[in-house]
Amino acid sequence: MDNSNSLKSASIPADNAPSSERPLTMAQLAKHVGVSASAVSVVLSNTNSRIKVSETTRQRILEAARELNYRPNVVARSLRKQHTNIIGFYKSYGEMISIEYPFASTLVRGILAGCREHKKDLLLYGQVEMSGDNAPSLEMLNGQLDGLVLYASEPNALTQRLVESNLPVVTVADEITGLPCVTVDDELGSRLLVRYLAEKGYRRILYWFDPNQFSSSLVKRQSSYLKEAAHYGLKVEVFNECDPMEPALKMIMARKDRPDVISVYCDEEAHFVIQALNALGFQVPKDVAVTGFDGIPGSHPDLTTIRAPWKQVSHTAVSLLAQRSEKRMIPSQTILPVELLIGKTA
Amino acid sequence: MDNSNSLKSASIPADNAPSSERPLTMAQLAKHVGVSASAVSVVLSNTNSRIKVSETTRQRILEAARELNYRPNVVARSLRKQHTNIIGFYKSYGEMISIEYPFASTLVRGILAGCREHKKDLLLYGQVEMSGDNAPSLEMLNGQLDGLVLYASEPNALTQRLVESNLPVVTVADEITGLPCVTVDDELGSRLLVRYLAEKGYRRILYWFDPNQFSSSLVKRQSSYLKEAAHYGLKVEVFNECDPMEPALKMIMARKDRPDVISVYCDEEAHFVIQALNALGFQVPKDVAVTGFDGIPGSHPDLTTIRAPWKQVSHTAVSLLAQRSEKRMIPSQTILPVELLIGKTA
DNA sequence: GTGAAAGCGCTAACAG
DNA sequence: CTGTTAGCGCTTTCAC
Repeated sequence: MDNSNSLKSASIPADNAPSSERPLTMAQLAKHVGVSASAVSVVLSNTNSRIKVSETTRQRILEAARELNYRPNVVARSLRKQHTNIIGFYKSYGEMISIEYPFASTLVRGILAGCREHKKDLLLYGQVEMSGDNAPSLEMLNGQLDGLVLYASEPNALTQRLVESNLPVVTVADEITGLPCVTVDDELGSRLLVRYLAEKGYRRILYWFDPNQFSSSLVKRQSSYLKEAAHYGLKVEVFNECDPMEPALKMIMARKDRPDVISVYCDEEAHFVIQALNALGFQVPKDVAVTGFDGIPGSHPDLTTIRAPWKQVSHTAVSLLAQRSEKRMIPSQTILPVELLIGKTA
Repeated sequence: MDNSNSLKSASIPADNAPSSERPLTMAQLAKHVGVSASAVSVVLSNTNSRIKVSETTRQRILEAARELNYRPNVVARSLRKQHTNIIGFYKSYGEMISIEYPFASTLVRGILAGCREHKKDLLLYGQVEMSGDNAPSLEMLNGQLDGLVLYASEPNALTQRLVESNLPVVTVADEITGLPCVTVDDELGSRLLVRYLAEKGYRRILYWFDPNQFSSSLVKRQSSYLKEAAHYGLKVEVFNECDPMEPALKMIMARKDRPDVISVYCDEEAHFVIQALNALGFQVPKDVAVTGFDGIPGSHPDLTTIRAPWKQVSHTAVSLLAQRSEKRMIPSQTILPVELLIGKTA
């Protein structure tokens, strides 16, 4: 990026200018104290090595380290120990971390929480174009990651390589065959929704689905919804969302047997549906009720929806990754419960 | 985290189970192809070394690498080359990446964009407690980072160490003495705001300020606001925000000479002020106008505010860091322009 | 208890 | 043009 559009730009060299001095190395520190590098290593990384260091030398080392402001070089350590304490996050669709798409934000926050708990760092990736075999940046990461949290709606070249790789991967939200997954109970959510709507007396349901989504999570929501509705003897019409939505919505609402409730596959879209409805002059829920799915706190406060613990989902994914780096078995599937959130729209 | 609250948890071992085989090393690949490691290194990292490799061997190497699915070990490379291509982001106050605080999200997106442009990765940190001399995780990062984008409102032990360290740091939004900074033109913003309000005929202004903020950016907004107002002969009362705000607001609005406009130091708070005003039965802007500052797209659509290019700010910060790792000089201060955004609240 | 030495996997000299 | 070699800074045997 050029800074040509900056209004002012003082060109005084920055204060913390490139200093030629390289950081203190462990060998130097050891020499300074008058002990061997191994002693320093043992003391500073308090490894559970059987080798013991006398309390006095230990103190000498600690003090010198503090005094000389010594910081061990993490990448050298990583190379030696063959792990980095870095967890990666990668998503293959949707906007990255955006206000309009709070979903990914929530996922990231959960990962951050998990990293904190497990003393890991988080390395984040932007969205990568799935262009053929062109190596996406993820491919460059051999050795850099202890594990990867993957958010991808459908298998592709990258996920395939990930399955075959020896990098520990946990997927969130959507399942990828061959990879352990943590997600929420979409089926329970749909059942809860249908039961609630049925008991409130709604009869003509429109299920609003995104045809571009291959998401296993979304598919489960829909099929479970239809099944439960059938169980209640409710008629459900499935509508595949189209763009722009307003004309379609207008036609639907103009029909004689127009729906008395529209169940949308996620909150964001539900929000847009409500806006479109309002724009067409319909009141929610007076003229037609609307429900969503996800319940990200704070994003669509009045929506009747399913609250799914997405932050916990990604937090759990990190925990699983941590377990796996300790060579422990991890479940191939973890499904977190959801609950009905009754708002004002249904 | 325990998974005791998970509804279902199949304990079948995960499919991509720990494989004992370690990734292919460069030496192995070289041996396989029948060339030297250096040849492989030169071909795969297409360094501008003077050493040339024949086209045929180059092809042989490339093909073998693809066939054997070889990925260079990034941490070994980093150790050797003394840089990692990782940029860190660290913030010392506020919520991390949250829907309620879209500011940090925007910053992160800008960094991500910058990283993409400069082929860097982003390593993210959670917020670290500023507890005395206890080493925060950032301290553990010697060698891991090529540079750091810092968002901190005031100097503290960590920023001090950063100033003294040889890690390239660029601060965003707020200045920290001794560190290069990129921010927006807060002073211009305030001037724009005041001019607009003055021309619209507002006369009794309440400037809503956050007393807990040491932010240099916020301080500039205020002082510039007051100065410009004085220039227009406008009376401005400064109110230090308190919690809860409603009672205070009620008293203010009950006064005879109550303000006809409240200028809040940032959009989020402006939003809360409007909510409180509504709760008290006042209409905006009929009873009282409100302005904000920041203009994060999409967060508070109707607000009259200053649009500041925060995403560009952090993007620029990354560009600066990239320049610095190429040993080029960078400006100690970069100030990006802002513009007035006229909404419905003033 | 301590210190020397062998790598982790890669890059960049340098001599063939 | 290719191969050998010497590290990057740290951890971890293994002798002493």
